[in-house]
Amino acid sequence: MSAFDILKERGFIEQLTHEDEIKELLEKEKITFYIGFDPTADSLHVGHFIALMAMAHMQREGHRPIALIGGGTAMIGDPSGKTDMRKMLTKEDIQKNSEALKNQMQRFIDFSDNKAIMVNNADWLWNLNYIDFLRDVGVHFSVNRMLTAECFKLRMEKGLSFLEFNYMLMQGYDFLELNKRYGCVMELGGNDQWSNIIAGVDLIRRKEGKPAYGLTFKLLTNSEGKKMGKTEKGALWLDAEKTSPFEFYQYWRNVNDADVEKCLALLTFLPMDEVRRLGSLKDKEINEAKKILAFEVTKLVHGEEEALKAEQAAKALFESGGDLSNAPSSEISTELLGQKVLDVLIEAKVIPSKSEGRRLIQQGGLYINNEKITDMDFVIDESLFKDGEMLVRKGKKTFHRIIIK
RNA sequence: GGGACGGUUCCCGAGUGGCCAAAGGGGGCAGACUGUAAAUCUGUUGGCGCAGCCUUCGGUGGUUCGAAUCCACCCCGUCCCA
Repeated sequence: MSAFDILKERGFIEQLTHEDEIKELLEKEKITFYIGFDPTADSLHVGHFIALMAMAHMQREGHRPIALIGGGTAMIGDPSGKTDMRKMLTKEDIQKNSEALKNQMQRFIDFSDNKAIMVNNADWLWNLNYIDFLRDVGVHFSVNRMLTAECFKLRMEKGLSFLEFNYMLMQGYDFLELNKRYGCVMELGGNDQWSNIIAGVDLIRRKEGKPAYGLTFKLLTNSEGKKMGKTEKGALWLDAEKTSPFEFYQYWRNVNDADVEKCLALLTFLPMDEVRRLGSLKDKEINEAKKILAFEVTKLVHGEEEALKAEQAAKALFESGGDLSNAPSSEISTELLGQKVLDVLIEAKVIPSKSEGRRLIQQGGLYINNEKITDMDFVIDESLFKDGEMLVRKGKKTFHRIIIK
């Protein structure tokens, strides 16, 4: 099976610039391709993970990935599909973020022996000469056509600054540069990158008279078409500090029945026969598939050890047995003993405010050591702690161990 | 630069002197039902010492017993003109 067939079968592909040619190319040749990641935050999130999986599949089939860190493009900010301009990042932040992304990426892609390349477009974008750039690259872009691009649609009403308008040229130029430096012939990206990818493909074809190709992935959406990978706290990060392995595991453990198969195909390396079998399980049975999904994805992102711990914690909390010690926890000082629940829970960051805590208790959603708390003035004393530990449950699914320091 | 319109609580959006912590919807949270799912129904959704008080309606000052609502200046956005 070629990389093309694999990506297709697993449901990665959304759009292709030249379907037949790309199919043939990936079957017959080992190519160099690239995916860009802008360092707009200090961690990658699930959206990037799809791209990394695609990259890994391609690499397994012998193609050479270039992971492009957008230290230069992050200075501009991609307006594609966004309703508002993002706040501008400082050079320092961008550099810090670039380092973070670089480290994370090495966990997923094998960069040894030149099997993959990592570059930063800051290398060529930061010192670009404006006039030269306009004459070399700018001529090839039609403003009329750009204005009709899908990626700017949302901005034609809300406003688009000239700064952001240039993003497309920068990304197109990246592709050209990678084509010249490394013989990169294909750019992959999320479907929101379609316009930007075409910009590069066209630029190479026009300026170099060489073939270049583009392919976009489906955005990870659930069966209702909403973006996945969002939690109450924001994105689902790949950094264990920002989203704990347990939280990460639980996210996948709780996906909709209808999305299980799609997630298994996209986010794990399980063979498709197995994916289809698991995805077709019905009713309660599908919980087994969700456990496998959660375990496999967590394993890829955080390693087997963390995945096992998360699995154990989930088992301890929702079933029985299993090791509780890996469930989320926080420490409080002994001075808080004798204080009321709300004060203690605030300190442990289980609730953000007392009003919210009161509401929780009024609505019967707070449990301590599996006993429902109904009294606002309930006092937390030492007798509640077994081995220095107390289990707080908020609603059905949020567990929190509170440990005395 | 000139003119028109706008900036409201997590988001969208109503509110044009007191009855406004501010309608409605979305989202979130909790409860019931379940399978740690979905759908549905119910409650709730600024903070605190919670029948009371405090802070909020772009910013700063002002008018008034009282302002999200009126006035002045400023900042930001969209549109039309240059």
